[in-house]
Amino acid sequence: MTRGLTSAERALATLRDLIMGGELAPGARLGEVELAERLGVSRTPVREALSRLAAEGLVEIAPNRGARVATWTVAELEGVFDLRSVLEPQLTAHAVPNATAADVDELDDLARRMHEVGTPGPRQELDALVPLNRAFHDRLVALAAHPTLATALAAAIHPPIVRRNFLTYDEASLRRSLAHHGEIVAALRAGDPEWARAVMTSHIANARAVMVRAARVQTADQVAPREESA
Amino acid sequence: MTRGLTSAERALATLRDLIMGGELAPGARLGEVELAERLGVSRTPVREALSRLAAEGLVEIAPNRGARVATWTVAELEGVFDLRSVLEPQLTAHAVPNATAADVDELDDLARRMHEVGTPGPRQELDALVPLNRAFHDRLVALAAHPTLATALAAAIHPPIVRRNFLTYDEASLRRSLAHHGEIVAALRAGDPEWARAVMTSHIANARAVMVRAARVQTADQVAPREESA
DNA sequence: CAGCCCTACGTTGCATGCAATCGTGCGGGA
DNA sequence: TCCCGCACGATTGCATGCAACGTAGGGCTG
Repeated sequence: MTRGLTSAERALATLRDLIMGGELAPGARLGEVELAERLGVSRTPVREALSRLAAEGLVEIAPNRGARVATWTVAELEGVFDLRSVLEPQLTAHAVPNATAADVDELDDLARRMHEVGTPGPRQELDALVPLNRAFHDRLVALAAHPTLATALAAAIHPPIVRRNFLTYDEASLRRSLAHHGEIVAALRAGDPEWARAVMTSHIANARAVMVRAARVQTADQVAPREESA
Repeated sequence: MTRGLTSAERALATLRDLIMGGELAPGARLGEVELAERLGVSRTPVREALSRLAAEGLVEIAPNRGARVATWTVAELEGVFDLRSVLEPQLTAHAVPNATAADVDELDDLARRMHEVGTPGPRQELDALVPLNRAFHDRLVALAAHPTLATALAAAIHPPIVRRNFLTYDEASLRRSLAHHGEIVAALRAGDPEWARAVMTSHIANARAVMVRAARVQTADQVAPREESA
């Protein structure tokens, strides 16, 4: 359907998208039969997909008690940012020598567009920021050409966290974040890996502060473990 | 058998041990029926275990073509050490404030025993070094009390690499490595996370140099993709 | 004689069926 | 009234069977 791959692969990709896209909220129960019907396959590939997602940390499986979308405490969220705070700067530093002028121009373009739609004012469209931000960071990861680091980072990020909290930036933090993107472009253009590493470290620290604060207030209305959000 | 867990869990643990223990050499073919008979279960839990091991990076699965124990190039090995070079120092720094005097004493004991059996001379027993080293590092990981970092590190380490190359230290590198352990204990006792972080960074860099060199020479006699070694 | 196709085997991928386990609601006893 | 025990329903865990894919070998054709 989606591609010529196996059913298990499609189930894996679909479930990942559903979780990362927020359609399956953290804590939502993942019944095998329900998912199998929803995806039009049998329980076997669903089980395999759930298993792999559990290995990735996106779902939690309790033996004989089924799977749920993974939840996390504030402490775990801080742990994730702790991890990012060492991985992403390292990745960024690796990207510097690999970036061509064209690459830098593309990143520059992304940074400028994020600045446009992100700056507070009449033209602000925070929703447009999410895909641009993702594109920017993905581009950096690709430039680093470092599969091991990239895999570790992908496993760590737990995209739902990022996604759910991305719109909670206060104005000052958002301005800092936008400025960081521009500065990373500058560091790339200058070919200075240590500069790039330092900016990315700041970038993550800034995001960490925002998201931990947002998670703290969110835990209040997460008392009832709702089933689904879609 | 092993425990009261599910068959899939046992298959997973068993396969992991077989791979990490070196009984299944990198590149060895992993037929589902063969493994199922060997483990006394059906193909289903074996498939699940293989899937999860693939997610962990220990095996590689080609669709419709089966699974093999993961192999790696020298570049990937360098990538792994790149990852460790940021993760393990961070973990060590986190361990510092959590270490009680008793913890430090235990680590000190391990470091001293490693020094005894590792120092070149009549009493040298390099084989005894492997479990001691592992105990030392595991203890540090536990002290860090940082599940996210610990998971990322465990996923990165690819123990077969470490295991296969551990006995290839030249004398100078080995002396440095043993000294690092003692110095980490000193940093813990002093309660200085930056000191501990710095020593661990050196420790990984030293190991990296040894293992990359060892891997380079090993690739020579790895031309023939042997099936199994046990 | 070389190259290609086609067939047959082995393996993986998936669906289905059955047994075991867990959660839950009800009834009996203290 | 409250608590413990029990049986029912629902769900997971695993085994088996069948279909699809990949691979290797032999025969045919140019």
